[in-house]
Amino acid sequence: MPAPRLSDKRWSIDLEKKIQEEHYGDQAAYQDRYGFNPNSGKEIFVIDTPPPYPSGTWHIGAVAQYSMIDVIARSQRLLGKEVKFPWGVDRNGINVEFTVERNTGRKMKTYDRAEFLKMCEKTIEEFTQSMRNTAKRVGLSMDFANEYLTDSPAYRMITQSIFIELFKKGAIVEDLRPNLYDPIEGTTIADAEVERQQRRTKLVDVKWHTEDGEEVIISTTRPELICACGIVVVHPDDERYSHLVGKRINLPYPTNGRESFVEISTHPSVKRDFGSGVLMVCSFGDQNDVAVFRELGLTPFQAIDLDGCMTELAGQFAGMKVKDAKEAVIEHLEASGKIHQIIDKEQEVPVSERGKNPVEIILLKEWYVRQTHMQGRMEELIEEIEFHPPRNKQFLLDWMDNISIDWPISRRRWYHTEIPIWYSEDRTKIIVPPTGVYVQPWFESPPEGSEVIDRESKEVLGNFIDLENSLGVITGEEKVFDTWMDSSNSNLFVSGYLNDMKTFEKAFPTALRPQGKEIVRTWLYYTLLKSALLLDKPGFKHVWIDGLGMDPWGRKMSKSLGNGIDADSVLECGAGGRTGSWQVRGPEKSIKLRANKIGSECFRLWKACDAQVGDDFHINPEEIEAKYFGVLTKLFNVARFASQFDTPSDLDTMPSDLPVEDRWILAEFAHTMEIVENAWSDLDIYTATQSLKTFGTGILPSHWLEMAKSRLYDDDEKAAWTVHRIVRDLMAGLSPVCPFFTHHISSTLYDESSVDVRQFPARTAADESLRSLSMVIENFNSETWKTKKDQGISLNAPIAGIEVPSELTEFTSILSQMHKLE
RNA sequence: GGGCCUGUGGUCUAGCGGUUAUGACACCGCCUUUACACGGCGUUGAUCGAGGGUUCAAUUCCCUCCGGGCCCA
Repeated sequence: MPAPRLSDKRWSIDLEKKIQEEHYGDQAAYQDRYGFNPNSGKEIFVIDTPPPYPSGTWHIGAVAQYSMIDVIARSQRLLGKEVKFPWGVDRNGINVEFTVERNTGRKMKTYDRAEFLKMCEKTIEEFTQSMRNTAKRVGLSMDFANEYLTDSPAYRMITQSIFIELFKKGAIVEDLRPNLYDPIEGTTIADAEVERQQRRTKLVDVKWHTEDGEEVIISTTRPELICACGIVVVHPDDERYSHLVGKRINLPYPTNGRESFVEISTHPSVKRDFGSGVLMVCSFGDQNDVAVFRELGLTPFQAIDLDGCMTELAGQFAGMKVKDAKEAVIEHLEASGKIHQIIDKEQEVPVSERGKNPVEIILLKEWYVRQTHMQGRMEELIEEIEFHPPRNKQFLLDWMDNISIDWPISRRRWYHTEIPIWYSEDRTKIIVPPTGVYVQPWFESPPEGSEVIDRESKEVLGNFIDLENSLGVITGEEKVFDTWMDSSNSNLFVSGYLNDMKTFEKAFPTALRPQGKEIVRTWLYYTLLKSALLLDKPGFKHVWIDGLGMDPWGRKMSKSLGNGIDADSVLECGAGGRTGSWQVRGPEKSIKLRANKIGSECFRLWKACDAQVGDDFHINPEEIEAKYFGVLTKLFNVARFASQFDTPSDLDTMPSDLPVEDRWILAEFAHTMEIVENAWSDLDIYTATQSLKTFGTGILPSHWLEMAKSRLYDDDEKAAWTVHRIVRDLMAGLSPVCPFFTHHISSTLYDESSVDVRQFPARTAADESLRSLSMVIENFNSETWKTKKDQGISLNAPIAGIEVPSELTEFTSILSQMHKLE
């Protein structure tokens, strides 16, 4: 017997790592293989890869998701598309600011701004490096050489230029509006960044008195806001209070700079059974207050300043922190006999997602992207996008139904993209830089080519250079953008917007947005909004929304639960003979999971096979190994077996006189590959991988290989052609899922790596009538094996008295030989 | 509290009006057959989360409830 050309006895993690090192080590070869060439003439397929945010650890669920995005990228290349698969890193934002604050024990605003930015950059770069390593370890075929960072001047330039374009189009507005504000971190936040937390609060029943002395009890959790009360309301149908409507009622403690009374009116939002059924509406206790103020056209008061302290309006409580003011107000009211009772109550309070601080609603002049007028148009544009799976589109539509206010985009933070604006001395005019320039207005002057725009009318007044002398002392904007302002440009950026408009014309709408379902309301929505406002187009052709990686019991992985599994430990499990073990806290007790070998190929195969896109998936290393490492072993051994026999020189021309069993398996294979090609086209990873696995570990080795074995040993060239043709194309079909595994086999056996195939393998002419015999063949083989087993004889022993069914007449001779029928 | 998604043998999963309900892993039994014992073959094992309803017929459609998830208030 000739020696197998696949010299390794079996697939191993060390072999996998060796191939990966060769793969990533040669930069030029890598770029040649996976780089993007917009001028190839092929259909362009741009993937808007989610730029991960480096925070120190990369969640294994996210790594699994990226590996599936890689499967899509590779499968599109296999189908002949020109794929752009960018590697970007999202590095702007409050998280790194927090990390630096935590590491140094100093608050951001105690630093010099430039100094603080340097520290952020250094910290985020350290985190980024470990992410780059993991990305390669899991086999991602991204364009690492052209890495983009959202905190780079090149990317921030795009954010600023798009902002100015939108500004000139009238899609940006500036307004004094109630804003969600985090007083501890000192910044405005968007609806999407708010969470709810259960807290215990005091519900205070305060005695108020009308102008004619009648006592009215009003319940509130925010007595410190009484100074900002604009109106007192009761339910229109509440007969208990109908006599009060239209009267004036006095504020229960002295204020400063406003009238000391408000009117009593009606409003349907009042809950009659809450407290006394009388509600004070203040600017602003909650979203309902905002709505009532807007609806009734009341002028809001500013009770809380940017530092989270009470303003002059609060009279004797001015200057106190909100929390202290609350206590002081209660004390004061108690002393003056105006407290009816105080009840301790569980309440859900809005807190900021990132700082977990109670959020205030305060009046601020901020920048907004207009969005409420766009919802109808966006729904039309979204109709043109194909969602995978279709049902996950609902997450987007539900969110859009709930949008009621414009998107506040300015933040009072530092490690973000700066708002590219300067103000004239009298603040009536603004200066914006030209397109294509990144600016930092907090420390530099407007660059050459800047324009002056009227702040109200948005009319362009002329060039900065000509008007400079008329503007007085100009001031740079200190505020920055919400990080979603950066992230929501990713599809435009990777498709070439502003940088390569020729490619952009061909590449937009961006072919694919792959992402997790948890950021539909933010990343996906804001991106679609931008594309709609800027270009009146859908941002994407396909949107692929996957579920989240959960612990083995289906719960979210988190540090506090102690059920996290580190991605690198799974990818390295089995390398150098080291096994993996994970101590994971389950619902009842802590459990130790163990595995001997997993690695990237097995990990990817598991994710591709184990769940359809869109659902949450459980991650259990034991199960990954148990269910999928054997598949690799099996396929490796099929290939290793084939590698004993010479590869025919022409695998593309099917010999004309193949025996029936070869024509049969080729028909089966052609059918499988048709399913696989369609599935890859539909971004259906599950179906493609399952089909390949079922064929490659089932009917091929168990039924056909057993039939063809003796011919192969007799150096039958037709059998060799059939087995090599199938193994070669099977490797190509599977290469998106297991690139290093298939690369190793195909380059050893066929001199061409399956990861370099740029056209889906052609199918041989298939005889459909043969395929209809598959069930009969499988059943006959099973029955024969079973008969031998029942008779207690070994499978290679001769047996008498078994008749080949009449449908299989053509197969009589080969089946008799295979089973040693007598 | 609301919206959306989800619940199939021990575990994971396919099917989504009529199937003996698919397959994988595990379990059990048998087999060292010249690629593979990290293998092969064969069994066992599911009242398709619970309860109602629509229908000649429901795992599949509808309602309620229970568990899990995501999002929102």
